[in-house]
Amino acid sequence: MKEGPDIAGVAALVGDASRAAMLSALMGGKALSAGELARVAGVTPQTATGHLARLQAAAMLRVVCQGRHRYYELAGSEVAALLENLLGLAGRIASPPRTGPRDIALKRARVCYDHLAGEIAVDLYTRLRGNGAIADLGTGESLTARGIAAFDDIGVGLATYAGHRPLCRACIDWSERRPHLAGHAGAALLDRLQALDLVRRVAGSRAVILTAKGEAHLPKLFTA
Amino acid sequence: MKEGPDIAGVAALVGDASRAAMLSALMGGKALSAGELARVAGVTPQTATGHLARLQAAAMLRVVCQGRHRYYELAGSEVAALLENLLGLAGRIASPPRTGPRDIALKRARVCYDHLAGEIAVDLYTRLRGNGAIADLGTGESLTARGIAAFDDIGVGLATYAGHRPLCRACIDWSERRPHLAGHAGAALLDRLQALDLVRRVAGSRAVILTAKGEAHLPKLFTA
DNA sequence: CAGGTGTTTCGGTCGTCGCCGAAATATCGT
DNA sequence: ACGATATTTCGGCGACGACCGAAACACCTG
Repeated sequence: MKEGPDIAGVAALVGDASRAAMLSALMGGKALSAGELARVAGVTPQTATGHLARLQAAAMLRVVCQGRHRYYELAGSEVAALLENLLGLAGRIASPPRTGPRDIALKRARVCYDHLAGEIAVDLYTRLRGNGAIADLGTGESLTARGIAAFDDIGVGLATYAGHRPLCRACIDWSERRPHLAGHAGAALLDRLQALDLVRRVAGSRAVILTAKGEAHLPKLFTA
Repeated sequence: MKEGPDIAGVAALVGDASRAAMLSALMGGKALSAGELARVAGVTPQTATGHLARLQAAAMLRVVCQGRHRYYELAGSEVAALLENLLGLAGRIASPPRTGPRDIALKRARVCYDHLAGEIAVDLYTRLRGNGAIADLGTGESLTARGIAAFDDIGVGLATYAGHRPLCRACIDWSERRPHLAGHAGAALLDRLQALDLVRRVAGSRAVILTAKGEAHLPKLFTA
């Protein structure tokens, strides 16, 4: 049996209800402690420990120790993308009849690990491309000088960013099947939109709601 | 327990070694019979039947009956994208030391369900964007008139296409982490490149090799 | 209408893995 | 240093599911 990468192993990790619940909870982008994750999954702490150890061994989770707490978070946006992908596929078969009001809110706007996803995010991305704020410069997509200026206008300072993470990356949105803005710029934008109180996160959920101010201003953002 | 889509269920389906082997085999895009899939997975036909039935019930496979044979194929490119996604994630943890020559060929060019993926495909896509053959027309990416003309130049007739499948869709490439051309145009292009003998599929594998003619002409394709 | 091949159904066995109880370890507050 | 809380390790139980043998079913060929 010629073995490629162990795709079954990775899938099996996500294929357990408890672990899937934990991973889903972490899709919000916040780091959660082992105990919290245990409650989310509905298992005892010792069971959760086992699951978390395995997920960490597979490099799907990162752990940040802080005193007697251990905070776990997704290891990166590739993991988040995998989960989004699964959600899209699972939703297609399971939910057509059971699209509750909750799901509608998620479809409109939600957090994808550390950036915005959903209709709102896809719209923003489309406008950024139409603007020339994002373009292909031979080496794939990236923010143009014009784009950086546009972000600066709303108080997102990217000019001084020196991290090694890609500034701009397209992430396929699995409810919309179209790309939205990920990467550092995507994360910084979400932070700023929250600081401006244009969007507000729903506690304990991936959902994001637009404030009245957001409803008024977001559709006009990046139309200059 | 508030239930979203059954992400664990879908993941668990892929999380079995036998089923994963079958799905991987189907990534080549060709439909395979139940017996062939059983041999690929190294199980008896009756075991394979069970797996295939479950995958079909979850809408991950489609079946085409032809006489006493039943040919199974992936239900769509979303499924292929999920598998690519898993490959990328599994490879990141498992293979850094064991990148054999086989994997290098796959990284360069391979089949992703029905279209081309890998470095070659990402290059092509980048050139198409640079050209204005693909652009955002407000409603997401699509082929421009110019793009359709460019395809026509090499003998891919898209003008008369009337199917309901999106003509052009970006699919994230998980060895390159950048998009490549999927959708009907991607599939038609792969067909044409094979007909022109610029690329050739490797039997029983997802790998695609460039012929001498391909090495000479492919880098110049769509540079007009 | 036989004979043969590909595929499926049924029944039963066995291994794997998720789960918890009990107890050990680590860290904080006082 | 002591008790409290958070987390982990160990051991054993129980269930789900993957697997195969036997046999039935579907379809092509002659």
